[in-house]
Amino acid sequence: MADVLAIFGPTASGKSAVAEEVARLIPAELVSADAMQVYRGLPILTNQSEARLVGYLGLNEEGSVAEYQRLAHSAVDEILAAGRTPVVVGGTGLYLRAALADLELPPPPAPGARERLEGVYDDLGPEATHELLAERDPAAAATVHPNDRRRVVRALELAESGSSLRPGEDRLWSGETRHPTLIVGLDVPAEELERRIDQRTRSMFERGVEEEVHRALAGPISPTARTVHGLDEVAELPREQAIEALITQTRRYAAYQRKWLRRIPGVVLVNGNRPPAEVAQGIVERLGSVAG
RNA sequence: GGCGAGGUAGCUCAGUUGGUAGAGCACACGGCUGAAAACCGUGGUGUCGCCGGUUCGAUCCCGGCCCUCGCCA
Repeated sequence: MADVLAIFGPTASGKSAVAEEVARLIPAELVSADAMQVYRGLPILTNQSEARLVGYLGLNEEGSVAEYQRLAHSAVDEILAAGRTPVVVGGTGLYLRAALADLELPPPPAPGARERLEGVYDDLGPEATHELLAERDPAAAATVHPNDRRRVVRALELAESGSSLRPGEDRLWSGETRHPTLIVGLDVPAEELERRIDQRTRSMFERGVEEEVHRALAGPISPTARTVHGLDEVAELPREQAIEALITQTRRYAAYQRKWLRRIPGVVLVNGNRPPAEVAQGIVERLGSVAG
């Protein structure tokens, strides 16, 4: 008997609808595992639905997996303590793993370290900076490509603070979870997914994304929130072009999510090309029979 | 109808002083441990509009045709 249910799937695979149906069948509460739905202010563009850990950050704030992990663990434990089933639902693979497992996330950079080391990277160039990293933390250097500015800089930050980019054991892919968990992956045929993405994107415009985006861009916005797909396109392009650009980006992201779908440890693939209530019924039956 | 510009990858376009071609985006695959809708790696997927000519060899030069865009009628 699994205590926790997790539902993962690409954009428009029907995760939320299925999760809501599950909550209708058993005493449950939804917890979001989505890095962009944590932001308040873009409910249409980020496709927010009702769940815990949705919209807890302002657009001007930086997201953090570590912070999300703390919040997610306490939400899950709280729901369990209340005698209900936590349903972790979302499309960000890293966040899903963070919610379910104890990832040992290394500390944040010391004040000013990131800017300084980014300067070093830009001055020395990729190869020389990577060699520098190889001297200070050979293990980290071996796992990072010189061109990956973001990770080379991060690894140097950690080396300076006496930590490492790759400490201890690999829990991201280990399959270890904090509680007995059933992880369901919603699998939908590519053509059907594309159809749903087209439809969903068009409906965003009917529901007023344009106004939403203009309002969001009028205020301060963090680099991470800035990466939400479609912000620039919706703000700058004629409507038809914006729709097309957004559809392309979303399809691309869905392909990326499909990679996670296959790689999440212990995932049970379920055909998502059926009515949500039917899918939910099957999941609930399986939930009772999973060994803890 | 006349004049001009152009037809090269799924898209936008570069290029070859004649030796069967390459960028960005898209696409496929892979990586990822306080940014993950992020970041990085690998892969070219092609009747170079069609037909003929010149040439050892034409996507490139020449002729004809078709199509697109613009200006003028």
